[in-house]
Amino acid sequence: MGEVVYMDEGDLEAIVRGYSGSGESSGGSCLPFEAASSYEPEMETTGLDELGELYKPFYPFSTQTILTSSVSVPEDSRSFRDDKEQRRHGCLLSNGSRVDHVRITESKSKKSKKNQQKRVVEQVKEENLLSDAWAWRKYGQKPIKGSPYPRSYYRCSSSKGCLARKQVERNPQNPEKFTITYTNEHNHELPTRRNSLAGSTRAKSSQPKPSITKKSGKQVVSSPTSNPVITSPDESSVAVQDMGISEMSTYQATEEIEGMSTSLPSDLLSGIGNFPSFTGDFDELLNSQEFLNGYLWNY
DNA sequence: CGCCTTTGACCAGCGC
DNA sequence: GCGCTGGTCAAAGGCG
Repeated sequence: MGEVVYMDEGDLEAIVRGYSGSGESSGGSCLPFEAASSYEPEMETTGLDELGELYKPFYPFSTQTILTSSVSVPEDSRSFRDDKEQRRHGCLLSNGSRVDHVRITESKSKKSKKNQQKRVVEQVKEENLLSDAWAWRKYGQKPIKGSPYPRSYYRCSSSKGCLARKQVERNPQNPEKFTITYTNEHNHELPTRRNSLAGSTRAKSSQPKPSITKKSGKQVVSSPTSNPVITSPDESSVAVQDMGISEMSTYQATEEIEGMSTSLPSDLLSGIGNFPSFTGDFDELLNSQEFLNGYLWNY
């Protein structure tokens, strides 16, 4: 079962340590957290609301969830973009603990963008991306500064008036995992049927590589959607190295659905273990969600 | 036909 | 005020 973390700000640091630390140790090296310092959604903090209960049943598989209340939290990752203080602490201690990314900055906590809503931040492995029972429609994708991977934006497609949003992004520190951020609540029941796969644009093997270009001052990404290249799995060891202990437990749990993975489309599995060459298009994974959901619904 | 993804454009918040 | 950035819109086209 997924691990859902409820916490308030006072518990943040402890949880951060517990979450990212005490796992396998990779020594006391200080990682080049240039990117991480500006990008570590799973460290967003705190709070609890009914969303936790709302989503919990739909994540039967192991997950790491951090529920957030946007009220007292700098919900925008940009808030830390230039935070040298955080960057300075972006190190792995010799015991494997990572003490950076403690995202409490009082001066910025009052900041509010328009989307100051309840948020649920969840860490899931690739396999578990499929375990979302809601129907989502992608409405955007953006490259995120400091992250090699783009962020995808989804809205609930089950109900027209539903304000539920979902952001999915690959964790640059651990490409095997994804950070899913839910915003707003569903104002309807779980759909009894998932939407069809109609229109889902499938990966085209001839897709160009991702390239970020500047266009009239705006950063634009040429989405390289899908790059179903299965490379050598040796990279997985790299990902595991950064895996915290809680993630390890997650890892163990996810193996339970290994059998399900075998029935997943090959392009779904292709993203695993090819971090450096896999340039961050996990959309196919999300598309494949439909597949698994069908599986779950029939289960 | 309906729903989907893709993707460039647009908009608003924030820091300088 | 300007530029950067993240979030959203909407047109185009694909799929069942």
